[in-house]
Amino acid sequence: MSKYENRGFMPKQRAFLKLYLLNKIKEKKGGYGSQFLTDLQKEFKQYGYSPTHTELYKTLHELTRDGAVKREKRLLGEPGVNFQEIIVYSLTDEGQEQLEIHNKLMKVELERCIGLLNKAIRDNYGPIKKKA
Amino acid sequence: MSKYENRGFMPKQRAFLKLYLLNKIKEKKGGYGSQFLTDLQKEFKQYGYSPTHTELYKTLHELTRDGAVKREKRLLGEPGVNFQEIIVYSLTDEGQEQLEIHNKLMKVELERCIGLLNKAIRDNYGPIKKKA
DNA sequence: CAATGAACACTATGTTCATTC
DNA sequence: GAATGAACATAGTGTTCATTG
Repeated sequence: MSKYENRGFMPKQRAFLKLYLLNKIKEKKGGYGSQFLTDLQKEFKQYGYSPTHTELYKTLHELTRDGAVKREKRLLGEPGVNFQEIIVYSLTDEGQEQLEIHNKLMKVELERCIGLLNKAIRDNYGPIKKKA
Repeated sequence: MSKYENRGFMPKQRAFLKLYLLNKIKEKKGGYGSQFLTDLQKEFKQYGYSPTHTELYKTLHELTRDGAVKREKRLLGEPGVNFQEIIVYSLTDEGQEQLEIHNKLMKVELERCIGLLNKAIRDNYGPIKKKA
């Protein structure tokens, strides 16, 4: 997971989504992809951010490959009424560990970026500079 | 410049550098590329961010293409002593207008992103959630 | 038609190479 | 050798197409 420590400019969207997904999957079992997607889109709407379905699924796939989450097929809605298949996610033991690590790294990363953005505001919108 | 309003995830590095460069060029005439670069790298060091020379030059080129800045060749150091050629930048009238517009847009964008990052901290590192 | 996923495409950005004084 | 720039390469992510129940 060291690829998320990469002190660059801003955080990667993937790492950001991973943070949310790991924590959401931990909190509430039985969540599935398009549900996470619409929830997050709703949460972020007022911040002008709307993750795409592909990026969200790719994040879930990566978590699966990492062994952090496991997948189970389910049928959505009443049996016999609705046959929509979904894939629900739950945290593995390894995922629990990864979550703790990722949370820790991302906290630092988020704070670093907030610091950088705040600096930009201070530097460029600060008090009027004295002339001469 | 409407391409920087694109309500996505995080701000684009290019737009971020443009903010700094426009304001730096306005403040202090006679600045040149590699000087801006090392200054910015120093300023951002404690934030773990180190822009590359190419990205910085590309930003300057874009500002030039936009007619926001104009370029003049100069010789660095004492004449007859050092023949290093540099390119100094200064703001055009149009650049002054563009600076005001860009500043305005970027303020909103920076604040939006700070909000988003702070939300992520609240959401994922907030008070322990009650069980049941 | 909703959910999932893959294939493809593009943009932003970094790495490497080149040029000039 | 420092400053500038171009060429090339890659990563991250979005758009479109496909599949399945």
